[in-house]
Amino acid sequence: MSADLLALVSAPPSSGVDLTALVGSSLRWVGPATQAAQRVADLETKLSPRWVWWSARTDAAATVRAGVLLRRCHDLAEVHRLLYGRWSAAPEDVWATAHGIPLDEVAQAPPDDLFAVVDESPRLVGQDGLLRGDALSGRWLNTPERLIQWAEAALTCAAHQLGHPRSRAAPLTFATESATALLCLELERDGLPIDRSRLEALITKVAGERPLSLADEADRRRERDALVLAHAPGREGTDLRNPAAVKELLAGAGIEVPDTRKWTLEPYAATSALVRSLLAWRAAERIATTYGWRWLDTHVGADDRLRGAWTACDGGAGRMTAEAGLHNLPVLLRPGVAAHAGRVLVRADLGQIEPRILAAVSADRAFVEASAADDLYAPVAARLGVERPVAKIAVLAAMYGQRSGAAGEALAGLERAFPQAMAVLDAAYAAGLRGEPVLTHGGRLVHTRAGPSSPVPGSDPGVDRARGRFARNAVIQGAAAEFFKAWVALLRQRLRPLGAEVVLCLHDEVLVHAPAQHAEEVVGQLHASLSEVGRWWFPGVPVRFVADAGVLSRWSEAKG
DNA sequence: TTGACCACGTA
DNA sequence: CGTACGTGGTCAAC
Repeated sequence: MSADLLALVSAPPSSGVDLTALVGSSLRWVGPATQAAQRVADLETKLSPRWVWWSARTDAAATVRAGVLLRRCHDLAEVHRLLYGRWSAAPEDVWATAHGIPLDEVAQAPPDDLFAVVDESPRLVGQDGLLRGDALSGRWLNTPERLIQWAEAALTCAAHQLGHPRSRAAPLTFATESATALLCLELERDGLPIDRSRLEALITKVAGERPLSLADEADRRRERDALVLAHAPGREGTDLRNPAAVKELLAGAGIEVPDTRKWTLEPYAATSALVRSLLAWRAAERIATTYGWRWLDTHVGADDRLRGAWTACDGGAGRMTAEAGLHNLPVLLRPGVAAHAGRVLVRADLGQIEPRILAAVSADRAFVEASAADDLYAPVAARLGVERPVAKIAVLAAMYGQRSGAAGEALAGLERAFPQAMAVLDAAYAAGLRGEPVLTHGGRLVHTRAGPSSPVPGSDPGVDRARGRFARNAVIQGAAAEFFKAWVALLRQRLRPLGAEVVLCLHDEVLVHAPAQHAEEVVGQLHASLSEVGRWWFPGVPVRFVADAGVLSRWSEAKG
């Protein structure tokens, strides 16, 4: 396997040089980025290597920009995050852990300013065995020889990571997390296709016409406010954006509430015109401020694509994150997300993914059997002798720790019927109580204690229980995230020959922008990839995974 | 200017 | 006393 490793590393912008190095067992090449992209494309075709880089963002961006699709990669930063449960994954950190040096001994990288002292020694590794901190932040990395050293260091780290015990326990995770980081760059490059005029119409409907000036914008704002304040005679000066002032306003109208949240106020909407107008104001204000004209101008390009920064994993259980509202676009605006001419959106989401993941990671025989059904809760309900809604609440309560509602007696039934599945959740909860980290199925280390300065386990029962809930959730949500990423990573490869791209990942949902004539093939590939990944990810555990897929012209057409 | 809190959108 | 994320508002402390 290691014979296939090929390093691809680039000099950082601060180095002032345009150099990229390609280094493998029988290759040492350094050149400018444009030439590198061509070489990389050739090597990908001829050798299909596993590309090694410090991180996709620092080393593979030019390749992605050139439109070259790389299939297999090893992203040192993502694997570092996975193995050690830390967000920070700079080369110095990666190097230290790969050489068994505690992370506390890694000095903070010096600030990248003009006054930084540049050590001109030719060595990359210091006397202390640490990678020199200024290699990336300073200008040191500015000659072909040094870039070769940089690439060799990456290969050394990759070998160490691949030799980690958890690499053998979950061989697919490294590849998946790495491919996801690359996919993140592709998502940023391609963007989410939108129908500009439709999006503009939707924003206009809620927030009003595009303001022509700052004064105009302020007028619009006052007009929106006036609609609410008209219901509050004598209190027209209330600042609706200040929750304390709103609370006072409501009290003046005889409505005493602990806070002014939507769900707190909703019961009063039926009887109070003030509350009704306030809630409507909030909805409009949300669009006007967060998803209004400024948002459109900032994040939607001239090519009618919505773009934001993506990350392959968050700081917790490992879900993908996205900025620019890509992960929390209000349903109201979804008609504005639409395929471009000659194309369609193919949408798919994983059905009941979290209980199915619980079945898979626990290998609980009865629970795995239940996953054979299109609706997993039906056989669970039958086995427990309860109605389906009760069974559903009980399963969700077991996974998330919710105690409200009538899940109590059904929970006891779950313990009897699916002891192995419940044991997985209980073990995670117990680890969290003790402040210990947990491992996801894919081998991600998830810390339950923020750091040495956070409360000692046992000192605060509330904190302990919160850590327990977090841990119980992390083993499910984390494994689901890994599985989703594995699905999309495979899809990403299969879609390329069809001229289709993944344009949105939303935890358990994926949107593909595809040529219309290939729509059905994409749908077939969504299902085929899913069952393949299920077999790879959980060998010998015949859990059934299901996806609901559809061909749409607008995102809003989804059954949801 | 920064960090805390509120509030709310998504899964 | 489900969990998690990103965003934009206000306020109090600098």
